[in-house]
Amino acid sequence: MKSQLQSLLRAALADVLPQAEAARASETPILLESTKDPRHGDLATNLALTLARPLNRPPRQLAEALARALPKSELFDKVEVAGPGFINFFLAPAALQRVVAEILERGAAYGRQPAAARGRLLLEFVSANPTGPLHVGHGRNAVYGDALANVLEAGGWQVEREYYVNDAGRQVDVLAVSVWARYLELCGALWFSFPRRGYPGDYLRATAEKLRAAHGTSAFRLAQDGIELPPDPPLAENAAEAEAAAVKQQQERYLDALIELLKTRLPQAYATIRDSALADQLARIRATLEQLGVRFDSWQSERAVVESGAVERAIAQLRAAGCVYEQDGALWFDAVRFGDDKPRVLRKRDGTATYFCNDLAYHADKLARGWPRLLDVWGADHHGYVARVQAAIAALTGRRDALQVQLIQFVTLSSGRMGKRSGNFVTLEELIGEVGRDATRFFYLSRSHDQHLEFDLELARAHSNDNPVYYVQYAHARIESVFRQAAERGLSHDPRAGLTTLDRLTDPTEKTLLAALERYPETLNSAAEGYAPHLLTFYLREVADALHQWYGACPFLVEEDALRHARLALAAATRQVLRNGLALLGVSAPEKM
RNA sequence: GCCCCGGUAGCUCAGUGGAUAGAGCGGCCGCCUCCUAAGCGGCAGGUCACAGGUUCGAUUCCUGUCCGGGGCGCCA
Repeated sequence: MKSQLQSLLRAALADVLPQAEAARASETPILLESTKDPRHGDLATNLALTLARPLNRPPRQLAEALARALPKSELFDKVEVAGPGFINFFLAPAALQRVVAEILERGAAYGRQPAAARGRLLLEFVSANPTGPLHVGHGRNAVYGDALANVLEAGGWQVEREYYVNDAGRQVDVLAVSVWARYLELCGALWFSFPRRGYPGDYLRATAEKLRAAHGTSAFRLAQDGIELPPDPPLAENAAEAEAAAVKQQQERYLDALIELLKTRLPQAYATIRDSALADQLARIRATLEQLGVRFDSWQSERAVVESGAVERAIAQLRAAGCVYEQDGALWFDAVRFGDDKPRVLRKRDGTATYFCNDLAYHADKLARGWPRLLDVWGADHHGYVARVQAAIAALTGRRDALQVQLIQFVTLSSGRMGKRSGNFVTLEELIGEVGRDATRFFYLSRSHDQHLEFDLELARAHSNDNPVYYVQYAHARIESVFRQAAERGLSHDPRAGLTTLDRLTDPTEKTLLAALERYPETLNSAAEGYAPHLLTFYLREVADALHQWYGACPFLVEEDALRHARLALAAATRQVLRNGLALLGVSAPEKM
């Protein structure tokens, strides 16, 4: 509708303005807005106001001229110039009513672009470390990424969903040592203190239990004779910043000593414990994502990337490009040349690769696999990391924009903040168990991903009319119920017949609903273009709103066939749009509530 | 210090260079002999953080200040 009116306005512009000016004016986007006040028609544009200055013409006069020059169209009954120079369109009822036919005809495809018409992209999201359960922050990333993938697919992209498993690096060593300590503890053989900087969560005890079941109580032992461990001092609550940093450093050294001990003195045990711990954590993560209805097409292991030699290849490539140098015993990438703030270390003084180094190799690998476009979803705490990886991609491919990153802002629960090493976070599993999949997803998608989200547990948990997720679902259930009732009462509902009597849909609430349904394709488009699935959430609330108002104002199951068929056709169209939209959000559309 | 996100109704948040700033929750008042009341209607509640600037017009754009969250590792 809007795009049709835009072309009409463009034609009017060409008609009214001399050629030179028309060319200039054609660069201004023509904005059409839904009006708030029915006296201003249905759609309005401020085009004349915007152009008044550059064209040096009085806005009101320009608006009048444009209105006069508009080509004849069946789309609107009336055009008015109002206020300082708005052009208000009063749409023809038939123009809106037509949408019912289109929706019923296209069904699940209504609003969707032709599949894969826009190209292919690889979407990486969640990618949480397999060192513990997912928490509520990961949940937001997961639901956002999943809905985004759906929305992009509907918008004409071919999307593959990938989870990058960080199963390499120091965190994995910390995980292994933590489980080792839990195992020894379980066997009554823990002779060192549990590392304060280890992973304290109870969830590692389950892996320790399994290891004991599989290997008995005397495995993974190490005689403590002659082993000197550094201290693992406690951190005072009120410690000054500098002091706290020093203490943390000592704690990390203690942890490093344990890692060293395990890896060098018990290499077999290390591998066994590590693999067992990783497998458990990953299985749990997959199960949680499954509960949320989030699926991946591929799971890419960091260790596999490293072992494939991709890291060495990437370094060699950067070296060949002349943007690598050695300094202070480390290997550096000259990221500054590619837009980053400072040079970045690729290989540390101890000879191991940084996470960044592995990560750039991973991204290079994604491109090498033939993906023309990469989209990553990261937590906002990785914000400083974006320029770094893009710099690397620019250095490797010359196409900095081959990678785009969407940052997810923090989630807070009404009951407080979450942190991983603290050990007492609210897990995503707990949240889903408490709230349910539909409400969890709906709430996560109820705010723009680049805004902080306060998750109102009370409200989400409420199995009552307070809960906003039910508002939309109920609209769908109500329509289903109407059709059930129609069948029970023996009232026919012929969609084909309904389409011929759509002109009976004249109630203001019907007009509002028709206008809402008509906006679905453009809403979906905005959501895809802006990587903003929450726009769909807002939209569906509006559709539900319009449905409920209509439901209150007009009975559907009337005796008169023509009117009943028309109303039921609109009801069926509404049901279709609700289904299509909810499916993209991954929220169910129940038949009964 | 630098970078990112924010500051709009009691709470959580929409919103737009324009015509009377909205919703949900909470509060108050109505509506089921009628397709599901998980609904609908109404009332109360606002210096759109503050100060400048651009503009015919700023809550919206720019700058600064204040306040809140996050980030600035040879961690991942």
